[in-house]
Amino acid sequence: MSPGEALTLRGIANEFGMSMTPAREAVRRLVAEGALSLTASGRVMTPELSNDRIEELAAIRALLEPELAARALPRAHTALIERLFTINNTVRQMIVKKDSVGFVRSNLEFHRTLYLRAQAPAMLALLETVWLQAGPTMRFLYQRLQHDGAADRHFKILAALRAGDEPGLRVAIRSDVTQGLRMLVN
Amino acid sequence: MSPGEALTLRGIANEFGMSMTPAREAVRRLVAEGALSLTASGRVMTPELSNDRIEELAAIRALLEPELAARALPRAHTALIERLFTINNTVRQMIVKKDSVGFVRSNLEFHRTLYLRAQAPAMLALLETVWLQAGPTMRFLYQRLQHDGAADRHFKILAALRAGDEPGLRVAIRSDVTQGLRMLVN
DNA sequence: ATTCCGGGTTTGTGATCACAAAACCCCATG
DNA sequence: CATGGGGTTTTGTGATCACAAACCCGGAAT
Repeated sequence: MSPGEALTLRGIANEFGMSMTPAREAVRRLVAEGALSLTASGRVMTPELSNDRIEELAAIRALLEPELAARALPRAHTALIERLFTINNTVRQMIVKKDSVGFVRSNLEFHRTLYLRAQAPAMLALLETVWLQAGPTMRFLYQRLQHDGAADRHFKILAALRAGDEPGLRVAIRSDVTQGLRMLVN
Repeated sequence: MSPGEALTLRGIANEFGMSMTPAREAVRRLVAEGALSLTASGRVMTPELSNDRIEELAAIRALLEPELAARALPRAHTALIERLFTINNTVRQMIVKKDSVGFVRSNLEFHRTLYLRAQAPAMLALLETVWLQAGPTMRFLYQRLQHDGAADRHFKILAALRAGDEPGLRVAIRSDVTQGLRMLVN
């Protein structure tokens, strides 16, 4: 969905063939997670993020993701690294095809697959709400951008994983996150 | 409320003189924030946190709070420091009176007052969900504990704020957070 | 042309109800 | 005394409705 798009409870209910009640609950949950915003009059829309807010979300990612990666590092066996390599190939295909929604999706899958190994469910849940908040704006802004660096940054991450190099992994993750989002700010 | 305490929608609705509908929405929101947990059958209760989960929440606090404090530092004028000093006096009173719920409340107010100056609403919102998740367990476990160190650690925070010493502030915040929660783990 | 106003329409909110599943309780049985 | 079973009660879910507030759009006045 595009940023700023308005939603109505009855519209959602009809779209999914349900009554208003479950639609309301789902919407309220998404509002609580920050994925949707609520106007003073109770209207629901996807939030339009200011540059400050985007930078803040990027800062949160830059705090949480290196920590999650570092916690995943001792548990990252070759099978996991192999799977990350495969996912990164998908990322590269999306870059070539200029499929921005596919890029966002596979890029997040790359990160999530790594962080799942960290055995830190609360931290990962928090991070997912951050992704959710940035989602629509990222999808919208990525349409006009190049992502050439992403695959290379992921290779650096994989190299640090193979080497068991925690400081290098932290740096690689942090630069992947900040580079990816820094392009978005005007 | 105590950890593991069960709640019913009709009970909440009656308690607040409302219908089930608003109670349901409030509960679902709290579930989304992690403050309440949902059993497979839809039952609602306050979560009982494992030691691992408590340590994870402490780690998140140790990541977010120094960052928020560092961002608040350049904006922390004498009026704010004065107010923090006053709040810390309340914290000390609560320690003397062994009022654990008052301690938790005023301690969080101390931190929140500082972090509000960071102008980082998303980060603060995330942190508040972490506090909310830990809340019932903290209140329960603090009953049997001493908090002698808390006031001193807060003085160190105030000193770093007055000196404009960012590295010192980060260390002081981090040690306050980790010391406070480390006591909880068996 | 712009702005302000007014009425019709849409929308969120809270209440109530029916229903199925889960939980509970009490008693019989080993 | 422990344990399992069956019936009763409690509980969450989804649907529907009434109502008030917000919104939208056309028209009139400046």
